[in-house]
Amino acid sequence: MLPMEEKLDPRVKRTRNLILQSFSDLLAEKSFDSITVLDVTERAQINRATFYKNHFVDKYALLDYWVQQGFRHEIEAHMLDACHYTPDNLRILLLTVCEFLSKVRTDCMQSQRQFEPMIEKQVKNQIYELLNIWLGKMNSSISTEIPATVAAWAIYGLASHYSHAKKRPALESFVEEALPLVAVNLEQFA
Amino acid sequence: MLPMEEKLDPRVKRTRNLILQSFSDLLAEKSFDSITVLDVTERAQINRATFYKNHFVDKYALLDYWVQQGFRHEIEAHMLDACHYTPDNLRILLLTVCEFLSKVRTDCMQSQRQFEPMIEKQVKNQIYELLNIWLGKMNSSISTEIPATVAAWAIYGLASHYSHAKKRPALESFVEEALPLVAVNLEQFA
DNA sequence: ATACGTTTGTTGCATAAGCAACAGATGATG
DNA sequence: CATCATCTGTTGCTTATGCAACAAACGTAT
Repeated sequence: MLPMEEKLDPRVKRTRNLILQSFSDLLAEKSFDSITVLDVTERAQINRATFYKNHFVDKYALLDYWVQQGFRHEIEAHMLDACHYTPDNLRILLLTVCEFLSKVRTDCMQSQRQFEPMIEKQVKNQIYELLNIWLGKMNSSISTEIPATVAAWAIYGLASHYSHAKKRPALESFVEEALPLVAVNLEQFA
Repeated sequence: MLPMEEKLDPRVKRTRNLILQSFSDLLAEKSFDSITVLDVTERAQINRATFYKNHFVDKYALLDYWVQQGFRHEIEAHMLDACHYTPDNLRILLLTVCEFLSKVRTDCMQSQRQFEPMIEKQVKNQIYELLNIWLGKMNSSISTEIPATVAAWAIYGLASHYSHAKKRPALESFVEEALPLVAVNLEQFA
């Protein structure tokens, strides 16, 4: 999907994973605001200078990367990359986004209301890219941008709605109910 | 105890730990002979050249280091470093050595008969160094070398005997029975 | 106000780690 | 015997990481 940084230097991969793990652990313990770069690097057992020199301009860039990688990981875990559009894959995608937003909400100490725009931007964009690839594979002559945009916004909106709900309904039934409204815009590709 | 390489470069510590973990996993899967350096470095996600350049001359040096670190880890886990001679600490020490040899025997695929001399050398030496420190702290005027030597050999011998037994007796009772024979040589320090 | 500690970014230099390539040893296969 | 593949060590060069030090920004307390 998105241009994967797969052929990264092994040292870079290793260091970033250490930082991500450290950051995840810290987010489970305290608020983003109270986390310092030194906190992250100490727990990750890497040098603070390395954090800045080769990886992130500041801790907000790390937060960005954390969301991006976290969502990407879920997509890959469900094998949604490297497949194409089917109603069932769309169902899994909606399910995955709902679970991801819910998980972020429960895994982090402090409410991250301030970061919602950033999360939305990262996640919605990845949904869009993924749908574009899915629809492109259907080698239909129809342009994919409009349907992909509509579906991406709708999916993110539904997941956001779900994850914010006071008393969340059963995820399965929520998805069953909402899915047709998204699918209707994509059926021309099926 | 033994001159700890504690102030090692963090990169070295990290790399060695990755190698050790990889090696442990592999030993649980196949025999030492069938393990190649490439196996170890690939699983550890480090470069084969790095293995040789900065760490080990060959895979036998790794095996050496593996035993040494493994035993040292157990000693530290039982907080036997940084304490002094008491009959109870001696009991814990004997227990620890028995458990360690048994664990090595069960964690590795192939029987490691060929490596027993190396294991014996590493472990017995660490026992000796530890006892020397223990007895030295008792600021008695008595020389520690002879008693430490006798006890180190006896302890290793007992643990080796225990770990080789066809049907191992209960560890606790074995230790209770054997301990006095070792303690008698050290009681002058108590 | 002022001093103090903490955090943030940044820099220059030293060193570990990655990579590609190589020669030699070994072992299996024809 | 020859060939092929694999594994072993080693080398020169590049790049990432560690470290110490610094100036600036910030909050806190006296």
